[in-house]
Amino acid sequence: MAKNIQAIRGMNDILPSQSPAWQYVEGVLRQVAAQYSYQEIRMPVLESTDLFKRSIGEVTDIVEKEMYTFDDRNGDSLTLRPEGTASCVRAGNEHGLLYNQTQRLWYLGPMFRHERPQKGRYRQFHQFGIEAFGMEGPDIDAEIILLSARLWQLFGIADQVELQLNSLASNEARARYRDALREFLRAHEEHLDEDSKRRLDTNVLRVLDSKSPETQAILANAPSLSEYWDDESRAHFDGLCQRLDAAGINYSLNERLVRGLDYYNRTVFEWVTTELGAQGTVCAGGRYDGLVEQLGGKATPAVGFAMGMERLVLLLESQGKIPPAASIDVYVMGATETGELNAPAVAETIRNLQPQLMVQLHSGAQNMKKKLAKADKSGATFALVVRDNDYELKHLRNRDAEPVTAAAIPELLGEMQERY
RNA sequence: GUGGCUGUAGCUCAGUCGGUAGAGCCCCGGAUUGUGAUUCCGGUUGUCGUGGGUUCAAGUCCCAUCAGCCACCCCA
Repeated sequence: MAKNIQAIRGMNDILPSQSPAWQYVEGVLRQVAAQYSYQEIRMPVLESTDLFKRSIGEVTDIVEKEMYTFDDRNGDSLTLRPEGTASCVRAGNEHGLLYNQTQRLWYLGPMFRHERPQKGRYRQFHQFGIEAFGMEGPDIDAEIILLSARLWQLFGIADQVELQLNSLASNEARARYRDALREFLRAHEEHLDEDSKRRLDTNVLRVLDSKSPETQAILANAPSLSEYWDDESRAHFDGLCQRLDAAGINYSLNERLVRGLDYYNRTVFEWVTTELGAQGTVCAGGRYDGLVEQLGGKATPAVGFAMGMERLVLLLESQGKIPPAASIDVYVMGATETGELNAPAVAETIRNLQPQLMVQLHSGAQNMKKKLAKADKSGATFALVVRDNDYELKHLRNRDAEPVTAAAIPELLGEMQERY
């Protein structure tokens, strides 16, 4: 026997038993995106490595150690996308979608990061993303947050997620704060955890969400980002809060929320849950007003978020919010030699007349007992038994129901899709 | 990348002190000769994750490795 080949670590098969859940989730996402007049964009899974280095940031963990990067046959360095925003901006610039116009876009697809897998974190994972371009006011920030809030509502998990908000302000204000924070932390450097010491030089803001109790104790007296907000960013943030208040959206200000990608400015937000262990962020995003220009386009304000599909599905499963999969309506079998010959044609006739019904044709030569047992186990609501010159429709979920003979079947098939 | 725990049949799991691999479910056949419950009878499950080592003998002990889970880290 050949040696077993397994799936690559951290990359999962979505099996037939799970695909209905994914289809349900994807259907709701598509429907809501359309409801808000967002259009789908599909980007390649492979991009030039430089795209991610220039957008996400050279010294971020994603770029430094988590990307699947390799040389193409001609020597170009290519990377499996670790996120969607950079690709989306690249595509928008490349096709003139962002020039002097507004754009509301969404995408859905696999992303790749080489991390140690655990619950809610995989090396190939799927993100649903929303990106809005060319709009600088807080109204569009509010719009995409309201869109995400509607999703929780529709999925029935609004009580399991909490919105956290912050503003990273302008690049200049953030730079001033970064200096102040670094100066403050230098004075306590010896008491910081190792990771935070390293970040003093590379990415001071990330020290803010360190989980080390000692570091958090030090941070209690640190200068806060909001003290360094510039007036315009403050007004933007206030404008967003007012709109969320008016729409009845609850949120909490989290000044420690800084996000891991370099391109964010002003509004940042996360929807978090306590139901998924260590990977509690199910949706996160913010403003990235400088990225379009940074990637070669005309300066264009932008805001967006990404949602982790695996985490969303896990959350829905943990809350029992996945609707049951559709079941077979009619299981068709022949009961005589002629009946077996005619059964496929009969099944086709049902599919022609009632396209909504799920019809499964029995396969294999077995006695009636076996066929009906198969029909029963298939989960079908009805079994249609085809004989030489007539049919019989048996209700498999209600043994007391009288079998329906040939004459009444057409009408009954018509009623079926409404009743069952 | 670091640490802890775990890998036995398709699934859920047992396997004592190292002594020829087990149960339930599922599946297949029969009792019932062409009508799905239940019951009863019979049957197939396997590189014990993989590769080495110790031993007369390894599912069991040791080492390595792969994978999964949980946490760190990171992030959606």
